[in-house]
Amino acid sequence: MRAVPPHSPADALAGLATLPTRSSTSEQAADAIRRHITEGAIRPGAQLREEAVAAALGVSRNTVREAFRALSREGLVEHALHRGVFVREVSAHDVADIYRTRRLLEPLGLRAAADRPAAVRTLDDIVTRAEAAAAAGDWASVGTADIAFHRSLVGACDSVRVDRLFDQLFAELRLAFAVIDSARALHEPYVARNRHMTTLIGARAVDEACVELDSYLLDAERQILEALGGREPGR
Amino acid sequence: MRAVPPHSPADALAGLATLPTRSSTSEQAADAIRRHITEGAIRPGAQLREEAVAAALGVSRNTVREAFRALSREGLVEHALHRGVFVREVSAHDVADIYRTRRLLEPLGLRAAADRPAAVRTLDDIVTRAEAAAAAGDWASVGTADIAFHRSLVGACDSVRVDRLFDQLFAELRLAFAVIDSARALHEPYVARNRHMTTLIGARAVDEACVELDSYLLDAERQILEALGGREPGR
DNA sequence: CCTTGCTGGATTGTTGAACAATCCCTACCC
DNA sequence: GGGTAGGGATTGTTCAACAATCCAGCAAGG
Repeated sequence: MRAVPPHSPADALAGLATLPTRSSTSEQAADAIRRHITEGAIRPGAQLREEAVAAALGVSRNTVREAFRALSREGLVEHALHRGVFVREVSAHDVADIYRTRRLLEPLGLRAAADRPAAVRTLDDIVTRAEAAAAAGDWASVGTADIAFHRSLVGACDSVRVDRLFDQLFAELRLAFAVIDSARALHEPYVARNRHMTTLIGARAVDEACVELDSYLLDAERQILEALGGREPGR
Repeated sequence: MRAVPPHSPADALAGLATLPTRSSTSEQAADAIRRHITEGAIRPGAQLREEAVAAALGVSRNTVREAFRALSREGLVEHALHRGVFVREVSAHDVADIYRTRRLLEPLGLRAAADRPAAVRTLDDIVTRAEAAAAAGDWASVGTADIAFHRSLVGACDSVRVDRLFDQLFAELRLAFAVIDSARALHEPYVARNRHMTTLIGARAVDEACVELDSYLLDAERQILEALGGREPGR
């Protein structure tokens, strides 16, 4: 962050712009809790007691509270005044809204990506990785690649705010994925569909690709809603 | 949040459904600071010192820190480790990204709104209110109505997540508005354009309305970028 | 003159303990 | 059974302290 000396060429320092963002204890605590949640070690709906978490992490209660506030803003956790924080439960209503949002925004990304060879190449690479992981039976990696694929799609919109929206959206989706037992059943069908979509985009068949994308998202939504089943009738 | 007694008729209690959502001290503190910032009482770039804020609000430092964390997630404030929190400065780059996002999403809302008479009526009402406020010289209300208009537009998408994105986006925009001296110059030109757009939508001339919307957003972006001027050369 | 290194003071980061406020469960009473 | 009064557990908030870090200013050196 030092100012550049006036006579040194600006270009020389252009490369090292990013220094490895140190993080505070509360952020590390948030990271640890976040990992625990996304890996499914804590079930949705479960309560996180401040004192217990503080003891487990070896930090103070105040620090844990700051971490909770961050996670709450990310939507991973819900904060109820005087009752505590609970691992977020995504409802059927949430899933429907998430997929509505995806069906709204991802086509925009698809059309933008179609105009950029670099974007298409990136999509191709990701699908290739997914296919390799699927062949190896590594379904967790397949899931990661699927998310990367769709992130990359909306990334073509070139809007960091839309990117952020999608990051948050996938964080919520990961919570919903936790209710599905088989990672294979969850991710396998979509490798081929992503490949198909990429091929269509590469061939500039944008409208067809959009149709395939919409159908993909409808199917994925239905699968998750079915898995959620009658689990939350009222609310 | 009390449960309704089972034998009392539901209708009798329908009116008082919303009890004034109690909030914690830290949330009230966040509200107070937020108001101060959005009203322009604190300049962008200014530092908020924990102890000073705590003393001013009559709360403890820890509570202020929790409030800061919330405001930081909202994008109103920036947190620099070991340096403190500063009122967010929206850069030209930010403004460009915000308007890119708007030009991407608002057309989706426009097309959705065009299919719904109720949405069109709402837009009409908002514009009418804006015209009245403009006639009265109440430019702050005109600004509020303008935001309401475009919020209502994207609201037709029916996605709470997109709605949330726009709320955050307008919160950032309000920070950018602070650099413009004259509220009149900022908001006046857009009343007529919103009216024009509403008329087009009402007449089902959706494509024309989209063209007008895009032009509106380009002009608004240019105006703000010009006001930002050479204020932030580097970065 | 410009750079470098140091130093002291100010501010943030984190802790631990304390107490008030609130919630929730249980046992009790009618 | 339904309502109600404890009472224990948990959260909300404060306070005081200390460590870690940053920053401005100054002195030394080229």
